[in-house]
Amino acid sequence: MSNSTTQVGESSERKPYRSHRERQRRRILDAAGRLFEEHGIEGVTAAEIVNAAGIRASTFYEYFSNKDDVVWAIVADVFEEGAERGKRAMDAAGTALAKISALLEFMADDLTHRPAKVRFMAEFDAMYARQWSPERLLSLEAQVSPGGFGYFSSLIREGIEDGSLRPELDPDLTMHAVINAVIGAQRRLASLGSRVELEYGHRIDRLFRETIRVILFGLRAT
Amino acid sequence: MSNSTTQVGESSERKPYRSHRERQRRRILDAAGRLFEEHGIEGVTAAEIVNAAGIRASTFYEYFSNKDDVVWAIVADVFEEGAERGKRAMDAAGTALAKISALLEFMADDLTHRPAKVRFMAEFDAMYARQWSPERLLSLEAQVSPGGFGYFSSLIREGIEDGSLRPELDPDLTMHAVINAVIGAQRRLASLGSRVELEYGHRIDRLFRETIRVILFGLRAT
Amino acid sequence: MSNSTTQVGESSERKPYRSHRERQRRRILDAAGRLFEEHGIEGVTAAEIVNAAGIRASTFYEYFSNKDDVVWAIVADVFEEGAERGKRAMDAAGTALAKISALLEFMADDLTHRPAKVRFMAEFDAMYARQWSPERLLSLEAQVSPGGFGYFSSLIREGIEDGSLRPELDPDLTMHAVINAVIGAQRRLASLGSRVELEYGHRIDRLFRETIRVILFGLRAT
Amino acid sequence: MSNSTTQVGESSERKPYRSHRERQRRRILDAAGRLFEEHGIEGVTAAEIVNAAGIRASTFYEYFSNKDDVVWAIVADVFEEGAERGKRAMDAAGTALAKISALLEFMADDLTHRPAKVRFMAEFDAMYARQWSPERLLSLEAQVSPGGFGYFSSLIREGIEDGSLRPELDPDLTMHAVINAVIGAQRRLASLGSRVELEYGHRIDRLFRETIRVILFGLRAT
DNA sequence: AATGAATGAGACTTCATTCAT
DNA sequence: GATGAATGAAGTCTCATTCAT
Repeated sequence: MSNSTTQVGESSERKPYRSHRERQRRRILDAAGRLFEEHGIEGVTAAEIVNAAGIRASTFYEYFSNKDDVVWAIVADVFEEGAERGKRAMDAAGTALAKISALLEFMADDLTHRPAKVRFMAEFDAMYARQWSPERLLSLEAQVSPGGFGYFSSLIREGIEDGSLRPELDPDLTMHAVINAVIGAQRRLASLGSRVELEYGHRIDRLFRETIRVILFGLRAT
Repeated sequence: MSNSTTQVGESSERKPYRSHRERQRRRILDAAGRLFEEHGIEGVTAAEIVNAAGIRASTFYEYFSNKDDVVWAIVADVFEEGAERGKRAMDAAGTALAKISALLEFMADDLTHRPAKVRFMAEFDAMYARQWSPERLLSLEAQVSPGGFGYFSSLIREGIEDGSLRPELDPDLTMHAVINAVIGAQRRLASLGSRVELEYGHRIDRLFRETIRVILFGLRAT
Repeated sequence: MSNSTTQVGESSERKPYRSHRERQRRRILDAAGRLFEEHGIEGVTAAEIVNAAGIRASTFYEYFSNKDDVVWAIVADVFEEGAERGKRAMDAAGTALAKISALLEFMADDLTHRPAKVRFMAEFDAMYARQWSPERLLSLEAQVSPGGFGYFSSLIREGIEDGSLRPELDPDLTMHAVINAVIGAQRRLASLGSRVELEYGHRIDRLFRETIRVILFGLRAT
Repeated sequence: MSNSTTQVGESSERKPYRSHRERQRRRILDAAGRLFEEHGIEGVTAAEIVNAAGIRASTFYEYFSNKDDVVWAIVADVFEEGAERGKRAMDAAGTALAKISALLEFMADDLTHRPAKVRFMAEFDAMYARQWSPERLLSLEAQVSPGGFGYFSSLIREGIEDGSLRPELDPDLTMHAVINAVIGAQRRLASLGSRVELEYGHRIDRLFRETIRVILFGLRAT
């Protein structure tokens, strides 16, 4: 898996490509990413990726052993980048509530600005649920919650202490529950939203922000 | 086509299978349902459904025109049944908050007792998001929210009036947001949960109930 | 085969249907005829005929043993009717040349007024060429040339004698050659014509009439 | 797609097969051609072509996307070759009448020496009449009439001027009408002829030559 | 490092037809 | 005389993947 993560630095100018190999790899990933967002993961064949990348099928297999492999590599990128940005958003905030709020806000931004990516993640979630080795999943999930699960527990504790969070919350449970719900809501909207947004206008963003509002109400100390 | 529409009578109690045709249809649906739950929708081929149903491939196509057709028929069943039970749960409750609480509780029950069905719905959601005609989706979704979307708006209004819900809530938005989030959370847990529940024990239920608790905190008037 | 020919009288009012059986038979033939003209013979399945006729597949097989059977029955009708009208056209004419001219004119009329039928015959011709028993074909062809092939020979002889036809013609060959060419030309135009007539306007009729003109020039004594 | 376009070089002499790919392609085409001539186009399945070519089904689809694709490729070959030989035959002749005569003679030769090919074209004509895009047909037809349709018009004009053709002819119509009739006659004989030639001996050729004779009588100035 | 070529393994459907009631 | 139901038998096509060069 570590081989699937290629550097996606903060500067748009990535370090000069280390090797031809790496450049080719990125080419394939980019082509695949675009196709996945447009046609869905299941809607894209290896042959199409190969075409879009401008290489030959046999060459593809020099870089990846699977379409799945490609999917995982892209997911890893998304996680990595998300973790980084999420962490930064939280670090800037003061109270625990503010941190949580910042995290959720960040997810709303993602839904607004990169819905295709979120949709991709939604498909990944459901589709791969059966094929994943839990380890592979967990190790990736761990990246999005900096400091691991423990961090979330202490965040709630911190919030209860600093008076920003409701004392009834369960430090070991709440944050996981919230994260799961928010991701679930976000991805569901991304998946289905594009289908109904014509009829509901800009509702998708608004629905998600309303979701956040309710949850923050639920967390905030009275 | 007419194949794909399941009997949705006005009385919830279907008369015992009227005809041979109906019985066969149910046989296929049951076989397919079992397979979908076990191997995932994508993991099942038409040929496997055919085998499991103990018929010949050509017979299958006398009843359904597609694997998709079968999937939709099952989804319709799930929706129908869910709508019915959800409605009954809500009717028994008093205040708007109690109604909402009953609805969410009902979803928790579903997750607990029929996780495979929920997982199925999760896969359906994400996988079919791109292939659906929004109409087909909407017409089904409409069944789950008795009285249509309007009901949700008035539910919030009712709750604000009877003092059980927070006055800051937005009648036109909140309930949709909550439903979406809860469904998203539920299905996400069902999808991923089966993979990690060995490691976390009974957590899935607990996580979901914690989600509900937070959301109800967020809705309840202080 | 004689069972395939149902009466198509000159009066639109056919004798009162002799039996239910005959009425059903005609229903199937009519439905099939319409479909063949619209979609081509190969483009129509037995199931479609069955639907269009408003009966059940199994009923169909009570009347015909085949789609082919239906095709032959329709062809027989077309032949019969064509023979009758052709004969009448020729009888009205005086010289042998006038008779031939009348026959060709009659074919031009057919192309103009019933192109779909001609197209049908064209498809039949080519498609069935390999499956026919020559006998079946010959016995049908015999109907269109009243008096059989011998009639054509004597027609040419008659024309040479009455001075209306070129003396160089070969009585045993010419008329068959002409008939074949004219039918070939007519059916080819009917088949391909609909495809190009948008670009060439009303050319199909004109092309066919020009064909006739040249052939009559070729037959007429100088 | 690019598969379906046969090499149509400017030189009639194709260089010996350049690549393996080209050789394989030709192998499939040859196998298919043989089968089509023997069993008719409709009577041959893709699987049979595959077998006859000694390859695997999946390999077949690397070269052609369809059975239809194969048919078109063969038709293109036939057209190409026919156009070439027809042109050469006409070039050798002097007067316009001689040119036309040479062209028709060439078609008689084709019927005599390659009846199976003509039969194939007959089936193609009728069978595909409904499925063709007119463009595809026209672009092929254009090849057989060197210089395009315009050439035919000027041929008639030339003949009227050089005194070899009847002045009553219509330059814009006659030649098209004649070509259509002759092709129609030729293909009809090829289709039906094989069925009756046992009974009529060498009649097919003779019938066709008689057709030509009559038509040339009709064109020739008196 | 790249690729041309081949292919195994299936999946999905269609359709004509039979037969018991 | 009508038909509901079932099905045998093909046929078409896709796709991921391998392997020799």
